[in-house]
Amino acid sequence: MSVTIKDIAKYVGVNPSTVSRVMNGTASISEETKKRIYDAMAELDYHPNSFARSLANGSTFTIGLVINAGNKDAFSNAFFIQSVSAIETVAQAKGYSVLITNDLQSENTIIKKFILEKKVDGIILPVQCMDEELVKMLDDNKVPFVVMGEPQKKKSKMCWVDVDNEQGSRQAVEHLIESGYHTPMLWVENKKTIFESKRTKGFSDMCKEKRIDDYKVCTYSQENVRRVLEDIVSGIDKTDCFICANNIVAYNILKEIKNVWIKVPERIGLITFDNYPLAEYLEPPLTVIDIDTYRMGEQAAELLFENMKDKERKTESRLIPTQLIARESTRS
Amino acid sequence: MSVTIKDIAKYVGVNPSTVSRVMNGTASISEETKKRIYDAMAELDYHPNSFARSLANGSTFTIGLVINAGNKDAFSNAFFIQSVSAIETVAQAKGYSVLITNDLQSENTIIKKFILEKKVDGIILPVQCMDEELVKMLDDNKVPFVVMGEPQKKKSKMCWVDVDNEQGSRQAVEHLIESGYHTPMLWVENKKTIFESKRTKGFSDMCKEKRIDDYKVCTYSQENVRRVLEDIVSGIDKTDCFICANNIVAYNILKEIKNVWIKVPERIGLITFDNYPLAEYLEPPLTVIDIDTYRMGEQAAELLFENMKDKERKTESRLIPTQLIARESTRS
DNA sequence: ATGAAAGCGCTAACAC
DNA sequence: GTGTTAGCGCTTTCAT
Repeated sequence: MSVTIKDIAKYVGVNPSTVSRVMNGTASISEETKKRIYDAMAELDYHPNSFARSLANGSTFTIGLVINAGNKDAFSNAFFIQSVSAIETVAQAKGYSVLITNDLQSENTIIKKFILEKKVDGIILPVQCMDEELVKMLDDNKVPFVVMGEPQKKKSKMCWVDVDNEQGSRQAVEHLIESGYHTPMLWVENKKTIFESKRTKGFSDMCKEKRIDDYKVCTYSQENVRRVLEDIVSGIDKTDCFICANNIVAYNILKEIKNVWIKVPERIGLITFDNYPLAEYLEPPLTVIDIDTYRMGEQAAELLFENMKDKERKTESRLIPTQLIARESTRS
Repeated sequence: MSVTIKDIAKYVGVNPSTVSRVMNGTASISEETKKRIYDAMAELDYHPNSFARSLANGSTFTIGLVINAGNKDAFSNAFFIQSVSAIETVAQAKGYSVLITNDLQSENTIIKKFILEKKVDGIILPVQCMDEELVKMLDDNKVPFVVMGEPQKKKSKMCWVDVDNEQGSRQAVEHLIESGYHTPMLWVENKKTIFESKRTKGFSDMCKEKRIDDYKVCTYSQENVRRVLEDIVSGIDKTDCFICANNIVAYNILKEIKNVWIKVPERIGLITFDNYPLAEYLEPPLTVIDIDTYRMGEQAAELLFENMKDKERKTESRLIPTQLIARESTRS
């Protein structure tokens, strides 16, 4: 067995509780004995047993992190690791550990286990696994939590963080206008998702603010792209710049553009959400609206710790600002 | 406070120890009382406190997973999440939790904390953070561990898993030969890394086995690529296919190839290690040597659990087979 | 087959 | 300022 608080106590000639007090700074102890205890701890290479500590004071000093690995979307996977890293960094700074799980089983079994078996003091989880039952359970057990991704329906009080998709679109439009474009088109994949609807809103709003009256939102498909490009070539469509939902869409559109010999960025400016590893190597390198996934994790963790401290459930959301990286697919 | 083993005992009218025995199947209990205890547990919604359990039997039922988020290599980040997911899945199946950390601090402080504060029963860590001191510590504390990535110098006994880079190259060469190419060239970035040296070895070995006497290994740089392409165009160099270190290299080479109007896959076949999200959308879609990162995590976890069971340190390594995905940058 | 009791390592309420 | 003691919730000998 390893060296315990009792060994230290015996070694120094004090009571175990005194040692505990020194460790936790939970009472005033004479500098003299304090020093002797610290020395003894160093000498005997003492390290507190985390489980005993947790058991004794009812706090686990660990937070749970649920990831949804089921999400095969290349991009969300690609930089998720940064979120994880950020969360762990924040936790570490506060002396907390991070228990990670991908709740494959339906019913959120593992998440519930985390709660019921008292494994964690708080939880960060993806919006995809939220449901009424889980929220109720979290509330019943008074386990603070933060959601990654904006919930569609925010019935009960809850904290969440998400990318500021609305701002992302606004940024894109602004950049395009400043670069001399004046007739933008937004290519989306599925307007029903909450992030695409935010992007669409930001796009429309900004266009109106900038007094652009000729802007369009299109659903991406090869046929649609070809039709639009035809109209642009023939002069029917005055569109002079595209904002794409993601790098794959951007890349495919770029191919079609090249097929009809339209010049980028001269005739058509191209800007895309997300920043895949290859984006800067494409021809031309893509101007992108990047997302700071590290920041997102960081904010989620900080929000969680605030909740854990205050004990009363807050309703606070944090939007992570997007960042425009200007490259050569838009005029500069 | 939540319901404990005592509550169950009282409710049923037995001793707490009996309840414990039922939970752990650690003694023969009459079906009768067994049933009554199970019923009571369901009724009172009992869930064992994981910390108390760990404290009592000295086992944490959790494993540690160290990630090196410092590694900014886009690809290793991109699919690392799959490894994490695999590890957690295996652990979950065995009733274990996963504590994750990115040991930013030098000195492996957190890893040591995991060990000394008895937070984990075993650890999976990246080869980058291995050093003699850490290995000694792990050994001293009898904490089983598995390394992700092949260590350069394998002094002490240890378990590790890695991608079978040698086989990856052999697979590439084989595919090229079968597709009718006969003079391959391997483009590497830095021959000194262990994985590139394995790839180079696999490449050379396979070429010899296949009785190819005209094969080359080149260090990637734009000038080198241009020079080689010039020689190919002018007929001095008979090379008819390239194997690239990664997708970025492949993409850059592809650009240069297009500049000199060489046809892919007709005149030059192209195959690359790794499979970035955009690889299949490139023109032409890239034939790749893919890596099963899920499998890698899975194997690491399984190896760890074997070690934890047997208690005596084994020396076993597992190479994860690569997989060729034939697309259109090579003839079919 | 089950009860009693000690103990895992640490904390905290209560003494003095 | 420090000792005493009673737990935290569970496991595990030792009885019977």
